[in-house]
Amino acid sequence: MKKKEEVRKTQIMKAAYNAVSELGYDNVTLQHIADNAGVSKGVVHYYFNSKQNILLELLESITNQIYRYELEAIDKHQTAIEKLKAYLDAVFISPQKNRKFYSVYLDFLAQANGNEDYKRINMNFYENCWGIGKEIIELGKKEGVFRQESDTLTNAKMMRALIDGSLIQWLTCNEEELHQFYKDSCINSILNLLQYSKE
Amino acid sequence: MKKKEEVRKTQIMKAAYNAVSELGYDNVTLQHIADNAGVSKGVVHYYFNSKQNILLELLESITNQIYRYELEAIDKHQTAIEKLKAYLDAVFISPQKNRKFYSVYLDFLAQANGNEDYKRINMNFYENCWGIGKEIIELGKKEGVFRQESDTLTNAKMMRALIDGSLIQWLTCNEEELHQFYKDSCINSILNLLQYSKE
Amino acid sequence: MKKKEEVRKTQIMKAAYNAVSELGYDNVTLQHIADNAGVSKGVVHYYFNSKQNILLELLESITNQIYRYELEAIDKHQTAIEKLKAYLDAVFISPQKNRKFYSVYLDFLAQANGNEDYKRINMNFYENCWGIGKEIIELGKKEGVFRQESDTLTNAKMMRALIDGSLIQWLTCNEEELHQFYKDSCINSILNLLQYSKE
Amino acid sequence: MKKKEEVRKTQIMKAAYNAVSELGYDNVTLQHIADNAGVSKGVVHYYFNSKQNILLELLESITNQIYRYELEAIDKHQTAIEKLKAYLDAVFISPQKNRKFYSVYLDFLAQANGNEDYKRINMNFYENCWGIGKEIIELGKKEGVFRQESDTLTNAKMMRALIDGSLIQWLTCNEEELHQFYKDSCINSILNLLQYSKE
DNA sequence: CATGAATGAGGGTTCATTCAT
DNA sequence: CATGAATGAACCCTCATTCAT
Repeated sequence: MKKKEEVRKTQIMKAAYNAVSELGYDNVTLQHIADNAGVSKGVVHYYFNSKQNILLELLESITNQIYRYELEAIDKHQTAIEKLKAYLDAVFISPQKNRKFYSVYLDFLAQANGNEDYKRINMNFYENCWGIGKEIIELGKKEGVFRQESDTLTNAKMMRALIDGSLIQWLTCNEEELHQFYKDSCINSILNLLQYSKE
Repeated sequence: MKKKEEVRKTQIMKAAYNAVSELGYDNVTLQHIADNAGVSKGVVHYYFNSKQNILLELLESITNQIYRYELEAIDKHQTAIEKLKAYLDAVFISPQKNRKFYSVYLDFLAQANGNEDYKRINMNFYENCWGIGKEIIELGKKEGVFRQESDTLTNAKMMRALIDGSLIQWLTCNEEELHQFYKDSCINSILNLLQYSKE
Repeated sequence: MKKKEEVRKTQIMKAAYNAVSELGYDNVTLQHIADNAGVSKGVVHYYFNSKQNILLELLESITNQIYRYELEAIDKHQTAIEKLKAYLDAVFISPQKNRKFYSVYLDFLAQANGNEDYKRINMNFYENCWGIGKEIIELGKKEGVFRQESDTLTNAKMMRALIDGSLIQWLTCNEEELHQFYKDSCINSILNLLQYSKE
Repeated sequence: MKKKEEVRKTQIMKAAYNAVSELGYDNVTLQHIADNAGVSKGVVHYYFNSKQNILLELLESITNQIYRYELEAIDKHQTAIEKLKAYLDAVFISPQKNRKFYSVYLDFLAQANGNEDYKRINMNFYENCWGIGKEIIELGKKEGVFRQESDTLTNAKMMRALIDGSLIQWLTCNEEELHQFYKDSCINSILNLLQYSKE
């Protein structure tokens, strides 16, 4: 693939991300995406062949970007607790970015029930996220700061469930200022889940 | 409202629930709903004025039904722990019913970002759910089985986040047999969240 | 099928016939057909489900109509020669009608190469036409006016080849007044093909 | 015109012939033609200015080639009967080549009704074909093997009608092995048309 | 000369909504 | 009340044509 093609695809992908986040999955049209990218409708087809393809690549692209960002974040720290906090900082990045990502991601989750391609891509994202969770929990166990008897993978899944559930709740509650609240609550709950009793 | 009208609306509502759960929010047409209800397309319009209205009432109807069912479940028990288990039993009612409800509910959550009416209805559902959570947690604190220092509403919100996050995760993982796993994990995690350390 | 539906389909079919004869197979749009029928574009889909269906039914309809007309024509006469002339009268019905039918029919023949449905319908038309030819030739043999030694089906096929070839030639030559010439030449040639030498 | 240009145009013309014979007149795109020729879309436009032009030149080219081939064929023989058989051998050259040529030619005939350029080119082809017929028939008359009283041009036209009608019929009947049957039947019918009675 | 990226008009099709019966 | 025929706007997609590189 040539460089120009790469640039164009990225440009259109970003436009699609903007368009879906603004209009929602089923209201988005190729025209919207094209307008957002500042190109003609034909160009979008030229590079992606179909609307379905754009959306597939969009889901793959944004979940991979999120994952890589989270991965980088935890790699910068050494201890389990620090990594956990860095992870949550990465996840709860900012109200604006969370709103954008989760509104689009929620659309895809809804579509996934009935679309095996979306399911597969999301499954991959889940496994990546669980992987981060496992890494942190295992380290914490080794360090002796997390309980030994709990199942690592199970807790990793619960961690992600809590995170997704929290951000979806936050998104729907429509109050920007609750972002910090959900972030703090999430961290506390996860620590409760994993740590020895602090008493 | 006459009795016949009531009957008709209920019939159409059920048809809409079936149709949306089978086809997904954006693939559903009035024709599908009408077919599923065994009536003509005109009837659907006659009683609901617009497709949007059907879907609005559908969201309201199913969230209220779920809430009432959960409320009844916890009312049958006396202690916090029993109520909590009854609540989770009601929430994780069965793979079939969870699949149906959560696939439709997820569609609505996705739509809610950009539709104030959906947001309002879902907000109401959230508050109802938090109410249940609060009731259980407060009772548990009174009984002395749950930690006193934690914030009740916050924990109620985290409970619901964990539940929704778990069922969404389960839905997308596409493995029916994980239903029990997510239910058990959810209960354990919530207990961890609320109880004194068991050591 | 209700009467009204029948009427509508006929109306649209006629409009499609007009539109294809005027614009040609690949230039015809649903809008043209709808305009010609005086209805909206949606109606055409309502009754035929797809453009392809309209055209399939059109081919079937016009070939069947032509066949029935030809059949009626020869049934009104008793002798082979009279039947043959009636057949040719029916085939060379008028410049206007021949132009219309053959321009549309030629379009379908061209499409048939690569469309099994069209092929099947045309094959049926061919067999009907050969049937007429066979009936006339067999009668002529019985009457003793046509040569005995020739193969009936082969001659029936050649008769139709001559007719189609003539009308296609006439159509392309673009001179209305040659219609009579081709009709006469066709009759003479067919008689030459079938009869004993007149010397 | 430079040599390179000539080569390029021939190359594209052949590609167009292949493409139209495979895909049909209305399904062919410039991309198909370009792909088939192993060049870019731009080249096709550069040498022909428009798609319409390619097709025009294609019709002219293939009809001229067929005509020259038929002409050469009859020039190799001396007597009318021999020339006639050579002509039919040239026309019914092979199932493969006939299928290719007639499927494309039929497409053009269908288009001709409404396109004066195609009509003109085909008219020229007709006149060339009639010329061959006339040459053969006149020779036969001179030789005394064909009937004197018949009109030469008329019979030449009927000959061509029979040939075209036969090959179109053969094409649509979709049975390769009938090729020989139609060839034989055509020769016999033409001889019947032209010769003195054999009794 | 040659490429293929870009355009945008126009196609078939879907479907919520309307309304005559 | 109930039906479903009719409408037409809006969608995705195709492709001849143009033109910068």
